[in-house]
Amino acid sequence: MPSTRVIVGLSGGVDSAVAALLLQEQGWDVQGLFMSNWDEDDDGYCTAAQDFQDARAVARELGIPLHRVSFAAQYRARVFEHFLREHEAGRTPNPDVLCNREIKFGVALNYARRLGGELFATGHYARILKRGSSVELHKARDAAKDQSYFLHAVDPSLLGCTLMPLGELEKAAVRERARQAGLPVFDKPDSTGICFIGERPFREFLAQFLREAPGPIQTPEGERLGTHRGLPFYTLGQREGLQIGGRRGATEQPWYVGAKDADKNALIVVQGHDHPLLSSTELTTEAMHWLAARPAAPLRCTVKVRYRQADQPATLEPREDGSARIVFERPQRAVTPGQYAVAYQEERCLGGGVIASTGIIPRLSQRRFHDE
RNA sequence: UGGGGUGUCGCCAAGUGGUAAGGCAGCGGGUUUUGAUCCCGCCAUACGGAGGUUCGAAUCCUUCCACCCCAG
Repeated sequence: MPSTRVIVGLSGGVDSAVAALLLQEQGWDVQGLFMSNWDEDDDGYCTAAQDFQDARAVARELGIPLHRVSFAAQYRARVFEHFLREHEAGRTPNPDVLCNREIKFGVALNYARRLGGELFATGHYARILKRGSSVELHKARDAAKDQSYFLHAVDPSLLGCTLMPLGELEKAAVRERARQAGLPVFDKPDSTGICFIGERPFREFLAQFLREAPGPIQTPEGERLGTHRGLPFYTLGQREGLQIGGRRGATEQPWYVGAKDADKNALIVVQGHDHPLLSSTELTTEAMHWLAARPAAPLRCTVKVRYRQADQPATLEPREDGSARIVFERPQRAVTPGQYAVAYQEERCLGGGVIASTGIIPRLSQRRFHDE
């Protein structure tokens, strides 16, 4: 009996390589798919060529076919353009959430089907659990590597035909398996930066696509402290790059981006990591994307407003229009529009939505941040 | 130009005779599949210039320069 074909996304990294290895050991008919979704420019950050070489070496070692495809056009249209528009609007997008929904669990999964794949697989650190007829997305066993945050926006119906073999493993164990299996990428450094684009000097990268629009850097009281390059080049809570030195009579604390005043093209900065202006006790999302059933009543849960943040206890109030109001038990620092608020109950990822606005409940704001 | 004050790293700022704290900024690295945050490291042979006193001066003296304030 021919075994079921699984198409696994092979990035050239150690994680997807071990995912393929494990699937093969489990007896699936494994084939690899390498995607190059970013047309490398000649800026010296090109890694795609090396990644493909690595993916090919892995496929050869495992003895599996490797398909190669470019979704650069789709990435550009469905992820990157949105990324740029959000920045232009003064928000701070998270392209990797969209990348998962639109590319990996979009065009790539479709392509895998065309390749005869009955199942799709990735090297994500997350767990897909079948519960009767439904499917749940859970955090990875290795909490430090959990990537469910990035996966919360995918079409839940696609999780049923997806395998994530690394969800039960610790990162160290994954590397060890790679080493034992003789996979050439066993000690390749973890990738960072925007998926498919990689790590770049971020503001310089953005400057290739966005027009600079200098304006004043000022305190909430209006005192001018410097000049910024354009509101899109900064994000809330950011410290680096403001170039604000010591000031007579001021404390020795560093300055952080506290807000953006689009009307005046002014970057509002505040002094001190825990400045009240950076504190929010609640937020409102755009339309929520639910992996679990959409709740009908306020829900006690935990929420992350950024990747790798510790779970923050909160109450999520679903609203008529599909959005949600999320009220935290403790104030959160630098909750940033454009980023995603993702809800969990214990290990399970319920879904999430783009942060549209933030607010503060004065009494709650008296409490200190609780980020760890 | 009369009187007073100040001049120490890009910025703020310790140091009052014994051989240049610290912070901010910046740079580099670590953490990290977003952006941030965070962590670690580097960062003034030099104290406005020139003389002098002293075993020894950023610290005392002289003088010059610059800036600030009050007079006028």
